[in-house]
Amino acid sequence: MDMEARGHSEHPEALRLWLRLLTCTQLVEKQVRTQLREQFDTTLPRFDLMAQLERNPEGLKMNELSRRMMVTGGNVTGITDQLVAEGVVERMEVDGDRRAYRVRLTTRGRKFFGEMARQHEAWIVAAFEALSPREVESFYKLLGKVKQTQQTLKSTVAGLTDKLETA
Amino acid sequence: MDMEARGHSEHPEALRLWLRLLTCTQLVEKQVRTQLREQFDTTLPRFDLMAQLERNPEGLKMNELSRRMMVTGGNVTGITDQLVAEGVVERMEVDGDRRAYRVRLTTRGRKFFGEMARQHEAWIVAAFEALSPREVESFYKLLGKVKQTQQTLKSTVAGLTDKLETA
DNA sequence: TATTGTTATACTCTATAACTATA
DNA sequence: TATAGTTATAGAGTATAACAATA
Repeated sequence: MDMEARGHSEHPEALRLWLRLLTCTQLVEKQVRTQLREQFDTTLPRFDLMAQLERNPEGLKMNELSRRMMVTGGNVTGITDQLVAEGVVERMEVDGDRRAYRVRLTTRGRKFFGEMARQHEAWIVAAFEALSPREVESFYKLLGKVKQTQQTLKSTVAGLTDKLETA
Repeated sequence: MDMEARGHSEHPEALRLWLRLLTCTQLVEKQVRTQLREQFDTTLPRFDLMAQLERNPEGLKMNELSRRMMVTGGNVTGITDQLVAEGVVERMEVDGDRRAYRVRLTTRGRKFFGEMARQHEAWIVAAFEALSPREVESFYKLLGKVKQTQQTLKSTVAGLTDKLETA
């Protein structure tokens, strides 16, 4: 049960950290997926999509959902189709652009998501119960630095790609 | 590009932390997967399996791999089959138990894994370059507490299950 | 021509359960 | 009976690319 064995012989601290990070995230995520399936008969991507919509009551366009969920457009179509079939989200027409939709939660969807979110929050609070408020805060800040590095890296790569494609 | 929007209205600190943790892990993991595919035409689970074997030169049995990789046995069979086809691992007979195999890296597999591990390490070091050695250490320790919570939780659930099944 | 979204396809990974062979 | 491993199946998740409609 120990993925941390993935490090190889040289074992610098960053690698050790990453392997533990991955193990922890997988343990929590696996638990969340299982509970979502058992208690609400749903999946993490569906939960994610609904969460995005809850934060944007006016709805989001497909390409906005795609960007925020970090998956390609075709997948968003599939997940949205499932949620529409369940009656928890709906596609609304966009004034002035007949190609686009705004996807938003239905009344029923908002209610259903609320129940899930309450449970979800409890699972997460339990997962981090060993940390003091101060530790949670410093953990959060450390992650902020990592996140920024990744985003810088990403835009650099994108910039290079643009440059190459434009050249 | 911000999965952290997944939190809902109440937003306690633990939830905020979890969403950022998930975002960071996904960003790094996605990058690792892409690089493994582009540069080595392989996948993360295959890399993981080889990493387990590198740490155990004498080889590991299928059920040991299953436990360490946190996936079920059938999957290990499939991943192992692929690696055998690529000639990087081999199944060895176990003395005294004709049901079991020891899976281990071939010479070619050790060499191939070495190249991947070197690159992999560089990607990871880059991902955490914004953190000082002290920060890396404290990050690692914080994760240790989370990991322990998850493992305790897991064994508690297992214990309950045993109890129910035995009763 | 470019953009929005959908469809079609294929592949990897996953869990579950039935199965074979051996202990 | 229990254990080691395989096979079969189904489903989730993903990326890619071709496509239709609209801008």
